[in-house]
Order: sequence, then structure tokens, then C-alpha cells
Amino acid sequence: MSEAKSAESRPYHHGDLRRALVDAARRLLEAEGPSALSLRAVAREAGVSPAAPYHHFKDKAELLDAVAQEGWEILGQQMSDAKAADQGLHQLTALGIAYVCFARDNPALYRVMYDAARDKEMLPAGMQDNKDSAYCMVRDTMIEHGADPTAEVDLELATVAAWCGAHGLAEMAGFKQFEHLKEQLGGERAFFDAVFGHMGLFPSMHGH
Amino acid sequence: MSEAKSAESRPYHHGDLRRALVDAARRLLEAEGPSALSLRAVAREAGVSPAAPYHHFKDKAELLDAVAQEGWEILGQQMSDAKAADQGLHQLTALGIAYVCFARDNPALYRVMYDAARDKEMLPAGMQDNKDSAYCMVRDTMIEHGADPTAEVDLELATVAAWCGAHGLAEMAGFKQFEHLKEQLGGERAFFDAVFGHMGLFPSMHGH
DNA sequence: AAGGTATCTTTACGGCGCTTAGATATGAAA
DNA sequence: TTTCATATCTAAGCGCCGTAAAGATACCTT
Repeated sequence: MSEAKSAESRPYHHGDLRRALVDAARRLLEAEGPSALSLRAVAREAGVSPAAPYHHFKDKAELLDAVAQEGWEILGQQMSDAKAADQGLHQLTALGIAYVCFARDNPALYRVMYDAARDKEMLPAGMQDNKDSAYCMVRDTMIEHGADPTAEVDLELATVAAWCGAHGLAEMAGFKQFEHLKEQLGGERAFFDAVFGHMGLFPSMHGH
Repeated sequence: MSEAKSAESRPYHHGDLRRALVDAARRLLEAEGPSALSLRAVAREAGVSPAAPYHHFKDKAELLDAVAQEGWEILGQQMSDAKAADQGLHQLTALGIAYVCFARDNPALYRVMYDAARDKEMLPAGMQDNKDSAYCMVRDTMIEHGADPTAEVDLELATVAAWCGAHGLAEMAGFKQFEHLKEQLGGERAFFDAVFGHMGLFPSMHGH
């Protein structure tokens, strides 16, 4: 657990403690898992007193919110990259794979993201409006591949259905029960592909 | 928060403290939510000392496991009931609706169930073998409706895909973002139906 | 230079999971 | 029936946690 600066060199005023705390939290999350993510541990990791974070975050939940938000942004980027880099997949499948791979590669972060969402009973606020959010990307890709943009309810339903499938798979993929399936299919990636294949992700599959 | 027996009437040896603790935990869970579910609070609710639970559970996680297990059993029963009571739905849809309704009606319990699963990185142990588990019920229903039972991998994939969809919807349904969709569709139930309609749950939809 | 404000530290409170040691009841062996 | 090992419970305490209050320190404006 390294600190941003050597302990004795840091001035009394940190400079950007808020940033440093979020970074420290992500470092801890990666290294020790979600259960090790206490406010005090984050403060320790950042080299400040246990009370210091309260000048930048109302409480622990607000710190975790900041961490979660960064997670959503990274997820959006990775999905955007996956859509751009054509891998010979249907673009919706490519998005789904990118989503699930993000969850596999950042399990602790993914958990913090949805823990925060469940607590507030909502996904990040701008999700359905921010053009480069993961959610909007799915919806836009639906349109690009033939979904009727004027059938708003139906478009939203298709997006939700795809989102549900991706999130469901992201959680299931971590369970030992399905290891044998991955092996039989010749790898995790093939497993993801196959499960998505069993879901009706594509608007063209439905008579709209 | 009532106790099982009035405090002074309880004998030194409780009789069935293990049972009482699980019940107390479920009562607390229902009343105060998952965050209020501390071992000490459960012990208080059951009217015993904070250390008493350790004679029946190795640690807090083991208590929560017991609570979660009851959750999975109840879920299995409710899905079984839903399958038996024909509501004019495709039986797989009926199972999915029952799954999602369970999560809606027992959000805290549902959360404990999956928190435990994520911690152990596996769903309850016998899930894929116990004839009346929710999971096996889905798989069997797939077969009853035309899935090829000898195509084992494909059958498993279809079951996983349906499970992913149901779990995904169960989590999304609690988010405020989708309230307007429920309203536009004329209710929660219609929303569930519509989302499932956008997923390829039925084996007959795929060319196997 | 002075004073206000933002930032950080110190200290402290109650609650938590869990451990240890001791009290009490049960039930099997003598 | 007495004995005594065992199971079950309580009491006390450890280190951790989230958070609040009050004081110290540095920065910023005037």
C-alpha cells in the first residue's frame, strides 16, 4: 500500500485530497477487495487522518459514489472502444461482451457500482441522457441496427432487456457452477457468446 | 422488535436458538433492511447475549448463509406454485414473473441471497441437482416445452440465459429509472411481461 | 499585516465482529 | 442418585469501524 507522496514530505494542505482518496479507494479495492474498503483504510492509504475525508465527502457512501461513478465512466469507454473496433461480431454482441469483460476484470469495482445503485435504488443519474453512457450506447446501437427510434417504449424495453441480460451474465459468470460450461465451450469468451446467443438481443428478432 | 419469548420467562438453555436466530434475522431484515442486520442486533432481537450465536454459527457469514438458504427455498416454492397455477402464460414466462415478483416482494432477502453467493462465488451448492430448486425447475420446464434434453450443453446454456435475464430484470426493476416505463405499460406486471418478451427465453425461438 | 476560511489532526463516542473465560444447565455414566 | 463431561449461555474485552466535535495549521483576501 504505497502513499501518493512520502509521508513526511506532504504539506499540511494536500492539494487534491479528494482525488487522492478516490485513487486510494480504487487501489485498496483492487488489492484487498470490497470488504477491506473502510473509510479509515482509505484515509490511511492516502496518508491522512481518519477524519480528513469528511471535508471532501459527506460520508462513506459519497466516497463510494465517486468511485462507482469512475467505474461507470470506464465501462462506457471500454464499450465505446469495443463498438469501434469491429471484431466481426454483431455490434450489440460486442457491447455485451465488453460489458461482461469489464465486470470480470474489475469484479470489486463492478460490485461497488451496483451496491451504490441498489442503495440509492437507481443507476447513475444521467445514464439515460448522457450520449456516451453505456446505456445510451446500447440504445443508439439498437437504432443503428434497425430498431424503430419512434417506437420509444419498445426501444426502451429492448434496451432494458439487453441491459438485464448483460448484467445477469456478468454476475453469473463469476459463479463456480458454470466453470464446466466455459470449459466445454472452449473458453470464457465462447461462453459469453453462447449465452448472448440464447438471448433475444437483436431488434430484428422481434416483429416490430 | 418482539422477542420469541418474554425475556424473563426464557430458560437458560433456549431450546432452539439456531432457529430463533434465523427467524430474528429475517424479521430484522424485513423491518430495517440489510444494513441493520448485525450479529449483535440479531442476538438482541432473539433476546440473547451477543456471543450466543457463535455456538450455532461459525461467524456472521454462516448465519447469513442460513437466511439465504431459506430464501432460495421460498423462491423455489413460489416458482413451483406459479408453474402449477396456469395463468394463461407460457410456463417459462410464469417462472420468470414469479422469480422477479419474489425479488420485488423480498428485496432485502434477495440481496442477502446474492451477497452470500457473490462472497462464496457460487450459487447454493445443490442448485443444479436438487429437483425442486428454482434452477432445475427452469431447466425441466425448458425440456417440457421442446428443448432437446440430450443436447446438454445447449440446454444448460438456455437455462443460464433465462436465469441471467430473470436476475437482471429483478435488479433493474427496483431502479427509479424505469418507473416511467412501468407506468406507460400500465403496471409493473406488464413491464415484466414486456421485458421478458424481448428476451429469447423460449427454446423454440432458436434453431436447435 | 490581519482576519476569515478551508483544510487537516486529535480526541472521543457508540456499535461492530469476534475471542476468551467463566457460569449454568443437560444428559450419560457410575 | 450422584458425578461429571459436554453443550449452551453470559460477561468482559480487543481492535476495528463510521462519524462528530474541537482545535491546529495553512492559505487567501483585503
